[in-house]
Amino acid sequence: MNGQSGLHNFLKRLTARSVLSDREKRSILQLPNRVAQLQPNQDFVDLGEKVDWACYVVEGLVGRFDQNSSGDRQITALHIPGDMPNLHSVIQPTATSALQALSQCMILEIPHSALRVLTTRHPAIAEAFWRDTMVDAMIVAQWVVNVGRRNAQSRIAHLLCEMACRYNAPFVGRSVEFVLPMTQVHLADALGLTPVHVSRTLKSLAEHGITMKHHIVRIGAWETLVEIGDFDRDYLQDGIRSGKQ
Amino acid sequence: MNGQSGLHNFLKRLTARSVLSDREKRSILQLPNRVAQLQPNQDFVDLGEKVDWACYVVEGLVGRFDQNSSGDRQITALHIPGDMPNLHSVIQPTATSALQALSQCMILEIPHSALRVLTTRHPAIAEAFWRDTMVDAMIVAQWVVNVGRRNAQSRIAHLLCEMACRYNAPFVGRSVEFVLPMTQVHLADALGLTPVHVSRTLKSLAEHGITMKHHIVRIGAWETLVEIGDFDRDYLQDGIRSGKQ
DNA sequence: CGGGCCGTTGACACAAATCAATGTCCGTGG
DNA sequence: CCACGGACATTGATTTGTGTCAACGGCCCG
Repeated sequence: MNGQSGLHNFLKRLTARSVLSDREKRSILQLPNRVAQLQPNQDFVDLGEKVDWACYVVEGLVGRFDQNSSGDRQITALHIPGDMPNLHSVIQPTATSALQALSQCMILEIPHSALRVLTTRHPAIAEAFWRDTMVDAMIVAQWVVNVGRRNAQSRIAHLLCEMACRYNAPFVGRSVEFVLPMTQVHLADALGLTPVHVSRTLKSLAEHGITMKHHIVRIGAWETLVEIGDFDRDYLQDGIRSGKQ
Repeated sequence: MNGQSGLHNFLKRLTARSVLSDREKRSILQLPNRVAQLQPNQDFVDLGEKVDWACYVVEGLVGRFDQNSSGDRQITALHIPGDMPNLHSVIQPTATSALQALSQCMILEIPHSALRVLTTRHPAIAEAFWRDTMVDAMIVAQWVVNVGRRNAQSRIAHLLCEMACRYNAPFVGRSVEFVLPMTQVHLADALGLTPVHVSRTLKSLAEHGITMKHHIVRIGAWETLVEIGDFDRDYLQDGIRSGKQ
């Protein structure tokens, strides 16, 4: 996969949520970009760093990290292929969170200057970008609910539901299976738990036919997971798979 | 205070973070708007409701609410005068969170149609709006860290720090005092705690010279609160009061 | 005077953290 | 080819922060 086909996917993502003209589509495909390969647990934007590019995830899983003073990490967002983890940096170039590759990743770095040209020339693109960052923000708001008001089992289940939907993981009857390239430590960091407790809780989820081994999530019965995770997909704003539940 | 002076404050807020031309400023002041008065604990946008206006807080405190299936509420954002709690509804009209007045409030309802005219005509205003929603999003991300990785005392302290900064509460020597029109129940809902535990924890904070009584927060020594709350103001993107810490 | 709403306090229960040991897998180098 | 180290995962024993339940007090307002 090269940078150009990456941009095609970027366009696909934007048009899934926003309407763009042919001219606007073409200008997006012409965006300059630099491909970067990242190793698992590699930080590529540090806290407080000023960047002059926004990135697009082609392959892999990216986490947005924050931490408290005692060094406990908290993931505040997960980004899968198709996402732009720091599109907001166009507007706010100084990072208030770090970015890290959780798995092996391929990303595209797109200069702010080029993105700014697009947004000033094409209001529809500006709106598409705004909308994209808004969806991310709505997901973060749900994470507050998840971490603030659900127990460990429910939290994990909710995250698995969210990721299954975002990956658009296919059903086989009532069951779902997908690759989630993050470790139990990452899960703990995302859910405000300890790795030890994640391990224990995953064991308890296994009794409900829900397992996660070697980065493969297997969900025996989707509705069971939805029930445990207290999941309502509306906030994802995708419309995909609607009617399935 | 009337609707017109409310718009002046709106403009002030926008120009504090973004640069606008005189023509753009004038068009903002000419925005049509409807004044609404709200009582404490009055819901004014319900979950899933479709609105055709965004609101601006002139006076009072507004909370964005979510809840899990067992009815436990979680506040995912607090909005003070100058904020637009649902500016994002311009882009995403169906609410994924409810809005509630926590105290007596006065808000301005501004039609989406009018806001859309502004954003398409003036890219700078579109950018200012985008930036405003981004700042909100960054605050939410910090709430995830707060709820996920801090204990009750630290959580409350962090919230008090945040609100002191956002209200731009004045110093008197090392101490700070400001009005925060929310109850302990609201605090609990914002921090993922129970009201009982909030009460106990506030008592323990009182030993550090930090009190909250009758909606008045008194902070004996700002640096003590910052220390307890593990607070780093960078995420607020305000620049105001910089150099104070 | 009475009834909400809000806050406080105490006894107790429990979910999750902590501490610590052990196991597994894998890549690397001797 | 085996030994080693490191990242990841599992398990048990114990502690602890916070939730739960319940009673009570203050205050405002009708």
